[in-house]
Amino acid sequence: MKWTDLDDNWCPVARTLSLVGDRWTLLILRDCFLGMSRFDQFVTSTGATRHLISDRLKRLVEADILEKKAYSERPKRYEYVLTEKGHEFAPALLAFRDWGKKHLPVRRATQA
Amino acid sequence: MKWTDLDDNWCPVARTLSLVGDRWTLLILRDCFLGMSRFDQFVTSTGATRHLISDRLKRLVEADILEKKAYSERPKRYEYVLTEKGHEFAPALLAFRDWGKKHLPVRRATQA
DNA sequence: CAACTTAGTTCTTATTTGGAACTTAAGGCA
DNA sequence: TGCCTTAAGTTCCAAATAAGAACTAAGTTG
Repeated sequence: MKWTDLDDNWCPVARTLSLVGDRWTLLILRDCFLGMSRFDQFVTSTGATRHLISDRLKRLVEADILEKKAYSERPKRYEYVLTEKGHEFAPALLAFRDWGKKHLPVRRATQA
Repeated sequence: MKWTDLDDNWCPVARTLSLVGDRWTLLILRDCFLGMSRFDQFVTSTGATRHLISDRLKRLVEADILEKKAYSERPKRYEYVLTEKGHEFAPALLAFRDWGKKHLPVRRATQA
């Protein structure tokens, strides 16, 4: 199945997944909510390849979830910031966070 | 990056994504909340391949989000039902649903 | 006995991803 | 001037993952 095959699905959950139902996309959005906005920050923070970040940012901009803004003219440099539509995605990430905190504790004790 | 590389991430969102950060996994969970429980229902409803469904159900059972129960002894037949941990994932799906309803309306009018 | 059902598995081919190097357009500095 | 650095990507090939269809197992039904 292609990325966009869920676009027209009757179910709003499926339509949402057609845009953001992907590990990397969601990690990028998390980073945006944590205040990150630049390409290399996303690469470092998520651990995804530059190729993947490039692709996912493109999709997010196209979907009007992020906006690509020049923050420097010479040299041309861009950053990615959440739109209103993007900001409204917060509850979903908060739900993920809460579930993770409750059900997937980190197991540090087993190290050392 | 492997499926489980986010397991031990400091961020609870990332840890959650390591389990369910995948289009098909989330669609299966949606179906569970809609009352589905059988292999072929998931295949039909999501449109994913049998292989994918098989793999994702395995992961969900391993993660204690779904439970595999025999509903018939002869012939042996199984169904998949949400555990308590799985039920508590509801807020995340509701957030996806709400966001999708608001920001991704279906565009039926353009057909016909 | 032949056909059907459910829950998968197997096979081969296509698509995606990973990882590293390369590009472009400056800016710094010796 | 020449060389190194930064930021934001792109390109390349190899490796991993998914698609699609057919096949299997263990019964049940007509």
